[in-house]
Amino acid sequence: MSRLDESLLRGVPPFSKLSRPEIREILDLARPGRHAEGAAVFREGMAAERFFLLLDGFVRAVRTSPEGEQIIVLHIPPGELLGIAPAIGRTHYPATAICASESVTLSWPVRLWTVFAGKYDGFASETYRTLGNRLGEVQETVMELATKAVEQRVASALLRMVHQSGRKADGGIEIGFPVTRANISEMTGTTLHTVSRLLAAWEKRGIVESARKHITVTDPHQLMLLSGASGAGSP
DNA sequence: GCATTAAATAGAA
DNA sequence: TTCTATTTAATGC
Repeated sequence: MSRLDESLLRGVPPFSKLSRPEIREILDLARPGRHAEGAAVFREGMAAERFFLLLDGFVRAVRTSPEGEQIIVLHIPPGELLGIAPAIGRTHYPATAICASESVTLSWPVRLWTVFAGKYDGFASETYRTLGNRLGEVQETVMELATKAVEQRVASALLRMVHQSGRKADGGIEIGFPVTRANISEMTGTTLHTVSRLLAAWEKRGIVESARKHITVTDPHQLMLLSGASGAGSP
């Protein structure tokens, strides 16, 4: 049984304030996991038995409507906890966690969440902070869905992905995980056809470039204007 | 303005 | 080849 390296948790917010021996303790209790692209870390409605830390990769939280339609609620970047429903007293996972790219996780049984929260300084506050941030994010997208036009929604969705996963590529910023038009339609409440048409139009205008499953934003400022963020618009 | 349907093309496994 | 992602046109609300 190989031990996990302590550097894994260095600089990861929920654990950043801990001493070396404390990190050792936590790692010895962790179960490592690898998940292929498209695999589910856990599923909506399952009993929440473990909580996870995403070390590498991107995970999307997906909800399925009774009619079987998938909605992508939000994306989780590396370094964040997921499956922390137990922290707010929920016994079942509220959404399905699908890996957007190949992902690496650590996980612990939920009973340890309370132990960690009591024992380690900053652990509880950090998890509540990310919970709060996510609540804010879904509220924002709900607002957009209700008030904004499709073009603006797709623009904001692209910007959000760029912000949390963007990496410098030649001529722009590239979204750091595979995304299909269908994926984008699932986060914006439209169809893949409309997304395809919008991206084609934007590509002509030099705002984005795209290959299959790969999108780079070449003119973030124009996208921001299209998203109708704030400032001068035409409502 | 945007969804739906259908049909064609092209890349990946 | 077969499956999947993407594009494009036509039609309707």
